[in-house]
Amino acid sequence: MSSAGTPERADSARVVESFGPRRVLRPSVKVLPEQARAHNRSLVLQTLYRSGPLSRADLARETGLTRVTIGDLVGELIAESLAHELGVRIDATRPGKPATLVDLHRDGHRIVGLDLSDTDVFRGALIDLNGTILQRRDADARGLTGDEATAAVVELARSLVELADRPLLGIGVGSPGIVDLSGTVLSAPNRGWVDEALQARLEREFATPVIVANDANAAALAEYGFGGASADLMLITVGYGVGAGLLLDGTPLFGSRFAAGEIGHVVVGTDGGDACACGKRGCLETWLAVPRLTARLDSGLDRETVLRQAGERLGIALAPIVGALNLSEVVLSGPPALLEGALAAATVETLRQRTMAQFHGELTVRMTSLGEDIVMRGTAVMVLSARLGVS
Amino acid sequence: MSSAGTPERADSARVVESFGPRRVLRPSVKVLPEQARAHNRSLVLQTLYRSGPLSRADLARETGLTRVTIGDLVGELIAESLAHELGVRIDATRPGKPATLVDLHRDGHRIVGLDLSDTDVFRGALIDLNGTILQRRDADARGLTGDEATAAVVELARSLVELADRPLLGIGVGSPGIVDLSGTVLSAPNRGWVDEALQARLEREFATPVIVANDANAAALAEYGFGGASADLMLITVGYGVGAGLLLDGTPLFGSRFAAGEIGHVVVGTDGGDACACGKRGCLETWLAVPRLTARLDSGLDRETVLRQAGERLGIALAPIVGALNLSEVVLSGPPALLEGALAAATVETLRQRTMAQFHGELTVRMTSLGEDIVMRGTAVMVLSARLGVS
DNA sequence: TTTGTTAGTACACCTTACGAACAAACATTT
DNA sequence: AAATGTTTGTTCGTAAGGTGTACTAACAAA
Repeated sequence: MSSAGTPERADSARVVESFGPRRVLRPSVKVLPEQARAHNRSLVLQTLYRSGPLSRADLARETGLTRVTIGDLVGELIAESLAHELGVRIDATRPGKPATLVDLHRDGHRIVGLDLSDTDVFRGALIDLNGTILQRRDADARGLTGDEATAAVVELARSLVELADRPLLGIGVGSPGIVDLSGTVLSAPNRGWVDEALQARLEREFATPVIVANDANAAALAEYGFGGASADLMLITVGYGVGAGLLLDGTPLFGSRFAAGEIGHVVVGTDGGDACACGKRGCLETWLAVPRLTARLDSGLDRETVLRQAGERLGIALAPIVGALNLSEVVLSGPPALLEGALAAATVETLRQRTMAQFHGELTVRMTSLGEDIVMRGTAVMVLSARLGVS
Repeated sequence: MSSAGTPERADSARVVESFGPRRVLRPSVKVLPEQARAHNRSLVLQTLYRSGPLSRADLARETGLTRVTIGDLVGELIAESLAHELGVRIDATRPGKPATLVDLHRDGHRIVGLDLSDTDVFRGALIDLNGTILQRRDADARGLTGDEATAAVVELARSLVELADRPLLGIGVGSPGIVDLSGTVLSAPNRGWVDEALQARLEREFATPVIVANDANAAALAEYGFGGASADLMLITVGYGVGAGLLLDGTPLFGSRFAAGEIGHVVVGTDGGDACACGKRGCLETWLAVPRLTARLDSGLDRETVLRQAGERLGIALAPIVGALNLSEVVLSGPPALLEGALAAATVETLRQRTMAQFHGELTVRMTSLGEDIVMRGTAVMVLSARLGVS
């Protein structure tokens, strides 16, 4: 190692994302037995989370691990009160020793989820491990920017943390704007945030795991985790602006600058369009954002025509994406009165007309089933994933 | 077991470690020590591949593993003749026992790569571990379909396998059409292939690891592995048809039906266009495919105008994709005389006009530097990744 | 009561990686 | 020339993880 780098420097115990000139194979990180154990532990947690109460033998069959190992891991989880025994199974049809059921301690922990996507209000909720919202708290957010906005977020979080009657699994936050992997809001124009280290701030404040992510990504995770969506999914959020969250093989896509999903200011079509605040003409937002839609509807234009046109434009914008990613599911989130019906129908119709239909036999475009809670429940998924998921 | 006192304490202590990665709950597979070993073994292979000859101590520093473990792993690799010692390092400036350098046995193995993307010819090459093409063999492919085409592929592979003077690491094939993860060509209209199990066939024939993948995906891997491209990349292939290969974080994207990248028949723009063989009007192929371009140029239209228009249309089609995925690099593969210059310039210009430029400050659109060998060298990357890479 | 099945655990064993210690081989200093 | 210090690579014993085998407990069916 004479030419490149000094050997002594490499005392750091792991290989970080070092950019070699020719990275055919991706340098990874060493794996120790300890991490293998953590992986298997997560596997047990996930299996319990998905498949409800199970016996240790069930877990062994499901995971492929032996009953011995499962017994050990379950013991560890019970000792940490992440899991607990429910007593013997009453299903007495089978011979043999009756199984003692084990389950996640679903009522033993709470999650705090915050949704900062609305212009006027910060929404928060206390959520259990099933994603059920137990309590809600809102905070007025009109006009809040910079430190003021941050302070309001902290206070809203505090009110919910104090409400929690069980140990907190973590705090999840869905924020508008560009959010990097460390939970720093790189840019959120509406709040005047630039490089706002929201996750670090909340972690310091509450000494609890915190995950801050983009609101549309959180929504996509909610649709996957609680909405029954598939693992390849594009979720379109329509509100004051237009955004998207992309899930590929169950993993959120972030993009090279963490700006994946920012499709609001992509120009749609080749026939002009209205002027946009960004300076261009015909951005997707000029066709689809709620203020634009309501303005058009209020101006007396035919409702059906306006909504169909918006749906068509969405379809035009999505067609290359759906084609390139071979997506089979697009979910819309926003005011149902606007999105449902004509708009969604026009979108799917346009998509079919502009892509190779045979690759998308099951292409669906539908409204979310999670309503206004989608982002908050998505943040719960993020916390669950970070605390229980596989690394 | 938790030797850390109360459950609550152990709980929050574990938090920090299991934190960071963002992956949704996804049933995974158990990890045994054996697989951890395989992972670390791959880590050593990758480090050697990237950083040339290294001593065992270098490897230990680089990977974070101990010299002991590295010694063991290297011994294993040498026993399999995947690696070999090069003698002591001549760099005598440092004190201490001189290091014995170890490197991949780069000249100890061969890869056979096949490129089936051309209409008229099947291209093949014998490739070494550095991706250098040692020998070439072509086969006439005009009009070949079905079993005939398959037989020609097998024979081309055989001629190259027989040429190999070293043990074969594997055979890589880049095929047009839709290819699933098992290397079955689900659909390749030009060859009349439907559910053609090409990979299985070749594996049976040569008793060697074989990887069959889509040609555009292979090309994208080549650009990443040998062309100096970043890990987030879209590679556009322009030829008889138009296709794309997507690399996200270094991993090829396949899509829900393995049809990711099939953008040739996405309709571009909202102002009509020529009729396409697929039945629609204004597909990307009608603007960009080589036969269409040459026809237009031959018809006496202004060369600059024709190429600029094609580039604009490509930009229009790519804008939503680049925006949604936050891509920073687009690479073109095809006839340089057509793609370089006006066409590429118009593409990048259009992209900047139709997306949010600030998210793509470094957005580049360029020709591949690998020329006609791009697919074959990409198949070498696939083989290298499968044989040496992390699973 | 006997037989067969299922659940969960105890124990020995294998694999993996680590830390400590050491010899070999060199440069530098005394 | 000898002593000192540095670096390399190996040997040895140890800790952690998981498995396989064998065991007990608890039940149903004959």
